[in-house]
Amino acid sequence: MAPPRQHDFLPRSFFDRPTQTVARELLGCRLVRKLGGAPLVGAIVETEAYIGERDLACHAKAGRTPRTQIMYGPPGFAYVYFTYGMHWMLNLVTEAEGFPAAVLIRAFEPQEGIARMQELRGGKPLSQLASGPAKLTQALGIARGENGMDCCRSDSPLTLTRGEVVPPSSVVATPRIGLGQTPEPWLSKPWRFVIRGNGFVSR
DNA sequence: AGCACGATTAACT
DNA sequence: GTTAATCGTGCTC
Repeated sequence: MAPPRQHDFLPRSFFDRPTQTVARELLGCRLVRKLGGAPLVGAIVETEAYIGERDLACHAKAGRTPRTQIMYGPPGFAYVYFTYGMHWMLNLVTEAEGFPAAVLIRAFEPQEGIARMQELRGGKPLSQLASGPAKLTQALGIARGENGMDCCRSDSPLTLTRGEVVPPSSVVATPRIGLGQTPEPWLSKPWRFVIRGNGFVSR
């Protein structure tokens, strides 16, 4: 197998699959953010799957609303939402058009553009630049304006490329974080995926 | 029109 | 371990 290359973009078909599969396979892939100047790049190390209206942890539990409509659209688009009065979260829409689901990108390992990300994060140390979903959007300059962006176009300001393949034995699945009063069985579904032993995951 | 709460973080004790 | 910060969203009246 040839080593992965910088411009090996993830196609829309990558996202047009079961959300757990996409969440697991996004581990190790690179997020490439163009924000003027050199691209900001990192390898994804932590994700979570949110799957349809019946998943009571998923925003789509409220049905089709102005906020959730992007999740009902075609896969490969960015769903960026605001929470806790101050934080932005980055998700990638999955599965076929009409089925609302997405993968939350919770953490990545910074690889390129580290100085710029550090500026955006107020001088935090490398291990804390993107070790959480809101830290990651801050490090990449992602907010309201990036909602609805098509990440499958090579000229997009936000794209994904293949990285080092993470074998199943290196993937740990756990319950999702921060679900509060979400009822079972959704509270305990093991739909959070992390790279085993990686030092850049959230808290 | 008003309200409770949230897929979090940083700064506390 | 605890808690303030801070406001868009969806639900109720």
